[in-house]
Amino acid sequence: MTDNSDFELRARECLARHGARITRARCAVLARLFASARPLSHHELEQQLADVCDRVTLYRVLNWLVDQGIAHKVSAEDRVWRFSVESHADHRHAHFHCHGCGMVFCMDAKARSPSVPQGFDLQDVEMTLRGLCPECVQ
Amino acid sequence: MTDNSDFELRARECLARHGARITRARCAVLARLFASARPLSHHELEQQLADVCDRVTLYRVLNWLVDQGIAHKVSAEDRVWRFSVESHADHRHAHFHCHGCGMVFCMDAKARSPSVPQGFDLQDVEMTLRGLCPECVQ
DNA sequence: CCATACTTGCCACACAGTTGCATTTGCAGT
DNA sequence: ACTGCAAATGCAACTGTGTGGCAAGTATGG
Ligand SMILES: [Mn+2]
Ligand SMILES: [Mn+2]
Ligand SMILES: [Zn+2]
Ligand SMILES: [Zn+2]
Repeated sequence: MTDNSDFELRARECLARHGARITRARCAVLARLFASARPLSHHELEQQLADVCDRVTLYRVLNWLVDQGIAHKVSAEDRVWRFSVESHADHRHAHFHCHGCGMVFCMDAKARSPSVPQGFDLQDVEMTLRGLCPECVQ
Repeated sequence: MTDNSDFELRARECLARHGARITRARCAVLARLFASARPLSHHELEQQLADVCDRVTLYRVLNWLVDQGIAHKVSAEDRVWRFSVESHADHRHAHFHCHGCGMVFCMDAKARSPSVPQGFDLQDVEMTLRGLCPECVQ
């Protein structure tokens, strides 16, 4: 049983482990991220948390979660960040961006580091797949 | 000798081949793209073409070039599009985004299409490398 | 319970890009 | 070369995504 209060609990525990202040906004945002199988945009979270905090606080909480290493963010072509709490260690997988519904999905496929010319210092690889998700293919 | 007027000429020829109207703005923008080894952002182009056209026209010309298949655009984490005229056929190479100077470089490495779960319709793959370019490594 | 540093809400602002509309311009047809 | 007209442009206002400043509120250690 992973109902809503379970995700709230996990959020509280996570915040406590990081020695961080446990606030309404952080709990709610983190619980929503734990509950989601895919990265969520600011806009999606704002819909669901309208009565919890205002949009600026939401931006600040999300950035704080990323700074703490609790969440990570995924860039997409529509200039919107999506946030996810999957373990940072294995976040080198590809992301699929559906241009039908705009959702982003985590894929199993890993992005293998290619070689770069002499002089370049390669630090990170990101692979973005584009197309239609099962829903949008119909 | 590939001086400036040579790029202008190539731009005119390219526009003519596409049966398109040959305008000051299109010639200037396309010539700048031909002259550049790396994808250029709107901002970079605006600096160099301030006296040629205004920024809205620059946006429109760039989008038009992409629609025509003459140019293609590359997304980066800073939410800024860069534009390039390399042949569209082989534009499936990776791009390197330097977080020192913000420039984007075309790499030789190709992004190989990974397999995706049943139901997803994969149409495009983009691989973005991040790190420091030779200039910024020092 | 208190003090205080951290967090939040609200405002205004920044930046990339788009839309509406009147004016100008490239060029096909004469 | 001239003309007519669709296409391109300039300008102003607008949208969407995200940030910064600052006063008010609150979580937590003592
Ligand atoms: Mn992911
Ligand atoms: Mn390229
Ligand atoms: Zn979809
Ligand atoms: Zn650099």
